[in-house]
Formats: sequence, C-alpha cells, structure tokens
Amino acid sequence: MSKAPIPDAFPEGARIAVLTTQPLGRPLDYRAPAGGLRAGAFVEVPLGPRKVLGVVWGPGTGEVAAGKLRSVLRVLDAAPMRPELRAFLERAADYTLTPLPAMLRLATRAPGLGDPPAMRRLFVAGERAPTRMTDARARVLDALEAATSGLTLAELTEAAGVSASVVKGLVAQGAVAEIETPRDAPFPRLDPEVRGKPLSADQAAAAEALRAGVAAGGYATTLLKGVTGSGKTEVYLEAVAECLARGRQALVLLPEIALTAEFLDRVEARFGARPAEWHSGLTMTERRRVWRMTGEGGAQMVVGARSALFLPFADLGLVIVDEEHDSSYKQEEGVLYNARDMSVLRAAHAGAQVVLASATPSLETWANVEAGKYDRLELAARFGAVLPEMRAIDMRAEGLPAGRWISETLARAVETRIAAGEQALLFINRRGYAPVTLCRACGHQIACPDCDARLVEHRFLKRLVCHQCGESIPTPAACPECGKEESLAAIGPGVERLAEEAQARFPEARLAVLSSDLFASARALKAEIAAIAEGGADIVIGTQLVAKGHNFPLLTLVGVIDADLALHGSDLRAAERTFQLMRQVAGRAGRKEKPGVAMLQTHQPDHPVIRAILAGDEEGFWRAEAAARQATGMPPYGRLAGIILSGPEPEPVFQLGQALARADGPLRRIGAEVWGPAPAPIARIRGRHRVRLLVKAAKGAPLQPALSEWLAQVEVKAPLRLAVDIDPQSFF
DNA sequence: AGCACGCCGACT
DNA sequence: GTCGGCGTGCTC
Repeated sequence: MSKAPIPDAFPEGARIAVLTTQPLGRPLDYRAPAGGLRAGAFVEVPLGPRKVLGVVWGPGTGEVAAGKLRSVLRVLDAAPMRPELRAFLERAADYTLTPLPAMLRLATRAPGLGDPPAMRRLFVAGERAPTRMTDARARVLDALEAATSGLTLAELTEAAGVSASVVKGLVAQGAVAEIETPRDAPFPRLDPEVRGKPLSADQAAAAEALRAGVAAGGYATTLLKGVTGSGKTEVYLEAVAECLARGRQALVLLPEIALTAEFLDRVEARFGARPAEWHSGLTMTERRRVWRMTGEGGAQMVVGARSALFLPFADLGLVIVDEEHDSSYKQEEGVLYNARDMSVLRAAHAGAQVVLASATPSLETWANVEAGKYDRLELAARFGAVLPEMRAIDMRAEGLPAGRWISETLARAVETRIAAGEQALLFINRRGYAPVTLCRACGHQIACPDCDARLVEHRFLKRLVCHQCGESIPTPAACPECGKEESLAAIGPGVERLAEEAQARFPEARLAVLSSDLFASARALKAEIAAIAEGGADIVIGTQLVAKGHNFPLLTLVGVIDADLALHGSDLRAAERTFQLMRQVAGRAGRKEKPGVAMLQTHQPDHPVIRAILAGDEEGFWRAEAAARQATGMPPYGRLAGIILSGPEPEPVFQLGQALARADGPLRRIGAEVWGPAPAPIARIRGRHRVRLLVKAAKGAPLQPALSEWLAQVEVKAPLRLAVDIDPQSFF
C-alpha cells in the first residue's frame, strides 16, 4: 500500500503544525487563516498573550483538541521556506542534538521579517525636456542617463554635484520622474562570461573537473588541495561560473571576515560585479536585503561567514568552503556546529556540489577522501612559486638570555634579507604583550575575575585583557594581591613584545605589526596589508592572522618564534594544527622568482610533527597521524561528544556530572565509554564553573539517540546548564 | 523565552 | 488584610 502524499497546501481552517523560534521543542498545531497557506510559509501566530514568528512545518499532528486551536494571524510577505531547508534544519538538529527551534532561529536571523517590504524613492529621466536648460540641470540629466537604473536622491545629487532643489525643480516640470521601488533590490548581475586570469594546465584541468560536477547536478563533495599560490581561488571561481551560468546560486564560505574585502575584489574582477556578503558586520538593512534576495533569487552568489549556510537559497547549486581545515568553522557558542560538515549536509539536501579548498586539509576530510566519499583534485605549485626551504633552529643550543625570543641565528638571517631589500616575517601565535603578568614580590598571577584564564597584557591598549571573555582592566601599577608598587613583571612573549625586541634588535628596519586586536576595522587591516605587500615594511610581526590568505610578494624569510607552542596541551588536534599552521605560515615565504626560507625556533627538533614539517612529508604526516588515531579509536575513526555542564557554584555542577557518569546504561548498550566528569579545559568562564564529560563511541554507533536517552535521565534545573558538543574540536 | 499563576514574609 | 518576592509550568 502506498502512503498518501503529505499535503503542502492547506485550505482555510485546516489543522497545520507551526514551528516557532520559541524553545518549545516541537511544532504546535494551529488553524490555517483565510485564504489558506502553503507548507514553509512564514507566519505570525498567537502564543499565549504574545505574537511570535513561525514557519508552517506541515499538517497538524492532531494531538490537541480542536477546540483549543487558534488561527494563524497572518502570512508574512517572504518566500516560503523550501522543503530542502526544512529537511536540512531537522537533520542538523538531530545531528547536533540541538532543539529544532534553536536551529530555526539560525535560519530566521533577518530583521524586519514581519514588516511589509520597505520602499524607497528613486529618480529616473522623465518624459519632457525642462523648460529652461541650465548647467546644473544638464548634469542631473547626464547622471540619470549614465545610470543603468534609478538613483536615490543622495546618489543623484552626489553624481551631478547639485543640491536637492535642482532635482525638485526638474521633477516639478516632468523632466525627472520619481518611482517607488522595493528597498531590497536584487544584487547586480554577475556575468560568468567575464574572463579571469588565464589558468595553467593543471588549474584548467581541475576547473574542468569541478565544472563537470556542477554541470552534472546533484550532490558530490570534492577536496581541492593546493598550496598557497597554486591558484585555488581562480579554480573554484570557475565552478562558480558554471553554477551561475546554469542559473543556480553559489555560496562561498570564508573563515575570516577580514578576508572578504580582498575576496570580493577578485570576484568583481572575474564576474564584473560584487556578490552579496553575509557576516556579523552587516547593518540591519544590508542583512534584510541579503536574506530576502537569496530567497527570491536576486542574489546569485553569497560570500560569507559560517552562518550564511542557513540562508534561504532559492536554488543552491554549489558551496565552497575555503580553508576548510580552519578551526573558526566550528561554532563554539550557542548552537555548536561545524560549518564544514553542515555544508556537506545542506548540499546533500539541496542537490548541490561542495568544494572543500585547503592547502592543509583537516584529517576528517583527508579520511573521507581515502574512504572514497569525497573526490580529490590537487593543484601543483604555480610556476615559479616554490615551497620554502624549511630549517629548524634548535633553541637548546642558542643560549638566549631570559626575556629575549629572537635567536642569533634567526636575527642574522633577518639582517641578510633586509640588506637584500626583501621582507622577513616573524610569526608568533599570541596576541598582546605578554601572556602572563606575575608579581615578583608575592608570586601572584593576575587572572580574569570571571574566568580561570590569565589576563594578557596589551601594552598598546594599556590594559590587561581576558582572551576568554574579552573582559579587560587597566594595567594596575601595584600588585592587586600584596599591594607592592612596580612589582609586576611581564612573563613570556606576545606579538607586541616581540615587536619591541625586533625594534631594539633592528633599529634601522621599518616594522609592521599585524594582530587582529590592533585594527579598528577590517578596512584598516586591509589597507595595512596592502601597504606591506607593496614594500611598506622590512619586518612584519604577526599572529596567525598572517597565515590566512594574504600575499606578500617581497617576503622571503619566515621566522617562527615558538614552533612548540601548539604542541603543548592535551589537544587531540595539536599536532594537526601545528602542522597546518606552520605549513601555511611557511607558505608565505618565497613567491615569484625569489626562493624563501622558513626557520622554526623549537626546543624539540626531533618531535615527529616538527620533523614532518621540516621534511615537507605531508602524506607521511597524515598517515602517521591517521594510524595513531585509528589505533586509539579517535576521530575521524571513532566518534566523540563533549558534554559541558556549567553553573555559578562548582559543587552542584560536579554532582550533576557524577550523576550522569553513573547513569551510563544507554551509552554502554552502544559500546560507548564515558570519561569524566573533569573540570572543563577552561574551568570557569564568565563566572560559571564548567565541568566536562567526554563520550567516545565507535564510528558506526548510533551516538545521538543513545546520548538523548542518557541525558533524558537527569533533570537539569536552572541555574545549571548542559550543552552537547558533537565532534568537539577544541579540547581547551 | 515570556508570562502567567501561586504560595509565604513585611507593610498600611 | 494586601503587596510582591520569584519558584513552577504552560503556551496549539
């Protein structure tokens, strides 16, 4: 017997299920309003005394008495949420063990969803000629002639160099006409026929393979691997071109907002116009336009941060995840998800292609390629661009005095480069001046009042800053513990302190410091990067910001101040991240005809990761790392889930953790183990004490249902909170 | 999440 | 006798 099809159109009075963004956990039943509605419609419904936003999820469940049903108040003027997005949200909610309403909230983060479309007044050329022509009037008419569509009053007066009264006079005579248009206008058309840079043979081959995938339609994932400078962007923009030519939409995810400005320029060069942007820096108006236009097809391409994944695309054909290994794709607050994995899920529902681009893919992606789930395309280094020679500086033999971080070997190499008119980069992955502030009199370490993290001195800001919660205090003159004046000592290096040492060591050199907290805006950062690229500095001092996609053609030496930094700690991914970061940073050195050198200051030159980096033996590193993970059943060969419990008092939090650990029956049934409770890697954040349990299961085990059953056994009452982190990324 | 209802202490 | 503290529970 065949199942009756699930209806997606409902007449007035029909019982329908509406999912709201309220934390109710499931859709509620309502009656369809006059005129009926369709599944996916955005609606306003009464909930108790309030009106709330919801989406028609399907037919009503019928569990509630018909007499209790209330009617939908109105259907909002927005494209209905497509079945593909609804199905994706359900699957994503199941996967991450997130309540569905919280998932829906991610997809409805647009202001003014309930408002009627805002209008604005545009000016176009009118029918009649002005009675008397003046210079000012001629300039206005010329400006309107030049504009492809209408101009706003501000644009018009600016372009013509006239005041508003000139325009007003022309309108009165019928020489200029006013038209009302929706404020949320479509984005300028991108033209896939505009040619980009010429491609090399292997780039063209890779581009052709990606184009063929897009042309074939349907879902598939491809890893596009290539070192910095191999032209990954040019190649995947060809896939975007194919997607646009077929009338489907493309989404490009970037790990860092600071990168979008440069990227938008490249898109404009390739397609003749700028695509839509989506990130936290947008104004309300911009946000609403992008959201509505992705839904109505008026945005062909969106470039954005991870949350762009939840936009209501009309017909998503391609998702690019650039720098797919980047840890910022993992959302670490609120709904915990990995945008890279969710991209694959969304694309599978949308029938879209995924391209994961990276010079140093994540081990997960590498394993999926090995398992045959993803295709792999590899770009050779571009002609002339060679990987730098890698050398270790054994810090045990350098005999550096305390408080100095640049070894003599590195300093001499820097001097040689500067003398040759080239640039050197000194890399340290630590913001601020010094990571620890210690009282020499009493030994007190200054810590954040709300977290267990130590405060980091930022001399530039004259403040001590918590890198965990962002809290900061003015740098005190006296020890807050013992009150002794001038006893506070800065311990360890940060980027600011390294800059100080470099300035003293190389007094003639022009220094540039690149650290995310030193720039007021992405624009200011971009300007500084451009200035450096053109030779505006001899020595660049930078944090991991410099590892991400900027090109410095004059740079021929990279000195990594502390290559051991990321090797410390209990992080499962420490080795992987060190490898990726060192490779990326080293990739900055030597472009064009000038070969580069990367020098790694390390106390452990024999550490397997350092050796793999030095030998450039990438496959060897991955294989060794994969074997180690496989042997211990760790991801991607096993599955992990983190449970973070938190509360204002430590004791109840720990007791809840112990209660969970004791009630591990549902987990044992699927062969999973529980570790903990243990203090979470940061044991206190913003005044809340945190305890963590870790669940480890075999790869094929039904982890999520078992976790649900397990967690349902305990009651988590406010002020305690419980968060589940599937596939945790950070162990800190 | 809101916003009700509801059951015990200090006020007119 | 009443105002109001915020604990518990419901919203179709």
